[in-house]
Amino acid sequence: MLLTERKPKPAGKPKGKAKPKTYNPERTRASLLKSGLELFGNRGYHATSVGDIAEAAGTTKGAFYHHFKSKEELLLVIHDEYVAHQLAAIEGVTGGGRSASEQLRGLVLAVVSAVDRYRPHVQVFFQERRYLGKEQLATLRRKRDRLEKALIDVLELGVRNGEFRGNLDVRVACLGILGMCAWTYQWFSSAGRLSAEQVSEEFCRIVLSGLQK
Amino acid sequence: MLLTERKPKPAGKPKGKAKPKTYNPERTRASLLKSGLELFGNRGYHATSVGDIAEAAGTTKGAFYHHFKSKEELLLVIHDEYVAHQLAAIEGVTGGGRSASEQLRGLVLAVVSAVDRYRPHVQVFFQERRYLGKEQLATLRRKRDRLEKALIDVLELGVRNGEFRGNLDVRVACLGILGMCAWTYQWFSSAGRLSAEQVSEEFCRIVLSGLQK
DNA sequence: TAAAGCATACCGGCCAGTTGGAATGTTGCA
DNA sequence: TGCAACATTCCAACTGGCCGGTATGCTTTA
Repeated sequence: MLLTERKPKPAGKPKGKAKPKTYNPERTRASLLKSGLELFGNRGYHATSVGDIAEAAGTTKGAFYHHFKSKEELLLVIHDEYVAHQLAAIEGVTGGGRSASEQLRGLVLAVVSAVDRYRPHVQVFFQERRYLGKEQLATLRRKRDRLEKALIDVLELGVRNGEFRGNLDVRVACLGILGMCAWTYQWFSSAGRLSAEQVSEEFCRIVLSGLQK
Repeated sequence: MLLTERKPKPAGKPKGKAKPKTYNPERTRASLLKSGLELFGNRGYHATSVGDIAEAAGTTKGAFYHHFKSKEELLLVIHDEYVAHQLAAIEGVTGGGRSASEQLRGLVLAVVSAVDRYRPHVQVFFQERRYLGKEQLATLRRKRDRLEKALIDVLELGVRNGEFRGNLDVRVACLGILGMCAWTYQWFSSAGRLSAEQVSEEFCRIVLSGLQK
């Protein structure tokens, strides 16, 4: 038995806008997504409650569960957004007749730029992905692997056509470069001394020509 | 009112060892630490309950709270262990009359080796440190900064004495190299194709001499 | 015998998800 | 066009379970 007692409608005060209270589902959903993104990024998935997200979005748990079937689904949506962007960015810079060095520059810039412009997504991706379900994690991983694959292809191309040294360990180089770029999510700030372009430029100088004169 | 009913001591079976049930505080504490380390690393801090840790250590919550004053304290102890090791390792390879390249090799090897031998600690450090209290996080950060400082010193030395290029952006190089090394915690396995020494060797080749011939 | 080590039961609070409607929006049909 | 039926969007209260931490007392040790 519900003892619910409806708010008796504050009829006393006819003044005060009377708020038209209109529905705007897309806006609500977008708000929830944005709040979830920020809270997951800042506090972490498990330290963020659905109530927190709803409140930050200016709505309620009810609305949340109308738009997402679970907390985990929201996490998945966030990941999908990011990975989709990342894959598209890769497409744009690989292949074609470009040299290995050129393509490498493109990839490095793509990753660092993604950190710049998708920071909250990236944060969530690197820190919370393990809380996704098993098979969802697997499909995510498969997509993510395409980035590694692209980088490895470029490095192998460089070795084959003589641009890069023959004794290069392609796998280690790939993971090393990726780490260098990915790690920017820990320290890079677009308000800082250097832009994403400048940072990736310096990264390329280091890995291509090295530190020594 | 406690309705506790003591286990009536299975007097029926005098056989079966009769388990001497001896106390061993250090061992218990070590077990709790180890279990906490693994669970925090694998599942994350908030996804791990104190009950889980106690169970994995073969004991109970009571024992846990006898040895640690809170869940967060355990997290702090884990971090302290790791940072202490890391700082000691740095001491060993910097300073002295060695060249910048030599010292750089030492630092890179130190970080990658730490990932190899302290993997769970490193995992926890990179993924769970934000759940520490504010001022504890601050002191941790201060210690951790010494690693960055050491690397920057080495790079500056190299620029000053002509080993490295003069147009090097020392800060970006520092963070890039650190990222490259730190990221190994995501992929390196001591059971894999290469040892930690070999990986750090290749890393040094890349950053020192670059990819190109 | 006092203290340390440990176990069991318990508590208050939080939290993911559900339920039953109420308010708003849409569609089909006269 | 008008309006009745239906669908969508959202809300507040509720539920069942878990979790960090505590209280209390038994057992071992010094």
